[in-house]
Amino acid sequence: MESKLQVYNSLSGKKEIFKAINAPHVGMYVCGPTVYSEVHLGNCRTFISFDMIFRYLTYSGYKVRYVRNITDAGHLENDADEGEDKISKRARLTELEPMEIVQKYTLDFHNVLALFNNRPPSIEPTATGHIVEQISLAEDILNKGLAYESNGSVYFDVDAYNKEYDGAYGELSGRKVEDLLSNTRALDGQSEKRNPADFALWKKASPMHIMRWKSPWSDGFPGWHLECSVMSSKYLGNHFDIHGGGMDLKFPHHECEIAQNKALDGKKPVNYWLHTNMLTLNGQRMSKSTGNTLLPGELFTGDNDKLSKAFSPMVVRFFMLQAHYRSSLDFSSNALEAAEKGFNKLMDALAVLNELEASEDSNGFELNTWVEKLHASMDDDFNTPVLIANMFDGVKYINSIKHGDATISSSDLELLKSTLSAFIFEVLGLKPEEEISTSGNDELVNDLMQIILDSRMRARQSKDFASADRIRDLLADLNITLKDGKMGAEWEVK
RNA sequence: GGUCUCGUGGCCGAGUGGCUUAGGCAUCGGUCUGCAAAACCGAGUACAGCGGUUCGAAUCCGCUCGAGACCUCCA
Repeated sequence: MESKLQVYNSLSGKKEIFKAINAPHVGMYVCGPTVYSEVHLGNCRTFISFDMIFRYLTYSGYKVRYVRNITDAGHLENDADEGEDKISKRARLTELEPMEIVQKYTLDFHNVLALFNNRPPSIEPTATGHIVEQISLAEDILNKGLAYESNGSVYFDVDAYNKEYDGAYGELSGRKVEDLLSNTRALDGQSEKRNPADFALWKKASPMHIMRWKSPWSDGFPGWHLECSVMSSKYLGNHFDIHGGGMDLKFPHHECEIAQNKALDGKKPVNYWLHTNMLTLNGQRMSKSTGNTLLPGELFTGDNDKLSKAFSPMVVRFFMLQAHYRSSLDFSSNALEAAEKGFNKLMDALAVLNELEASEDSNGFELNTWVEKLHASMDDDFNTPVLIANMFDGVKYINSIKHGDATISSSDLELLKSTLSAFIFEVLGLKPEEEISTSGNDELVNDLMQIILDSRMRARQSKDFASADRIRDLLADLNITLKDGKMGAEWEVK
């Protein structure tokens, strides 16, 4: 399969031509959320970015198997209750079953992503559903001599791994084990490790720990990084195309994942590592401890003190796509408001496009060049901001045709329609805002509006502008905006 | 402290050696309109600072200042 697509590979630090291992099939794994609290907007940005990537690969003709996990167990929490994982801690506090927490926030996660018009992944495996496989991988690494058991826990032996594979640990993050040693703080179980850089494959559970499973070593739970190694290889094979996640997961999570997969046969598990950048709020990193955070629900209702008003999911999605996925992006009211106007302009143009009449031939625009530019911008490491900039050239053309300053042939009109809607709906995953409901009586409202507009038109024709303006003002009070055109007035609810 | 990234016009945000004054929003002027709105046309303001490489740098190198990420769960 011929591909012009270039992607930035974190492993090499360069843009590389994308070549699928088994084209047209593509395997893509993305680290999903830990479902112990509501997803915040930063999480959403990552998943929207990968949704866009998933969509463009699909649009480009690839058959993508997109695997994104749900972490519902196993992540240690670093505070007073050391050794207890996040899920069970939250469960204890609220006196719920761990799986009740998991269920609640998994549903929340799915609901929010659906509002953002994300497509669901092909497979969404859970960590707790793959305990057997995780134990099995830990055994394999033990048998290979690259892990050791200590007091019921199993640790990955970074030194042994580095000797076996020529210092491979750190290949993704650029870290050196020597640098890590002096900076590692005292964690629970540190004394059980031979080396501070070693990380747990299996952890013995304390008596208080609710979530626990039997293993050859102890009643316990899987280590921090094991689930992704297991689930990616189970569903995509030992060698697959794309692995993604937020930048903050690069180290140690993804570094450890590589080590775990590579431990068995020394072969690199993933060809292209893609990392998305962080979202900040008013210039500051989102953080629950400082209160500088925003939940999707607060955004959609405007019920927060960070933003001046509510913003719809599609405006937020458009806003995020106006920045490149590898750039950090700052969230603010001003920026959102600007994006909202731009989004509406784009959607208005799409509506105009559907009403356009074709001419004998086209002039005033290089349509084929424009179509190529749209593809080229996405082929350049999914450069959605440039794509959107190019789309606005098409918007100008559309409006010019409407005003009679340019023309378009019927075949070009079809090409323009199909191309623009494909990029807006399929690739960017945008959709028009929900029409404001008029009590399910749209036809009646339309007819009534026609009567109102007709009487206003008569007033204007008889130069009774006072009456015409009065009608316009009264409608404006109802949030109805009029646009006078050659073919009569149009109206819309704002 | 260590590793790394970034600093673009009023705001957001592309662009990585020699026309991109990308694009969106905002501002100003014009066209259209009875007046508006919308749309279209035109305009302006920029590359953190200093020094270096080069015929030529926003783009490469060095330093300074500033911001951020990771080093510990984190999208």
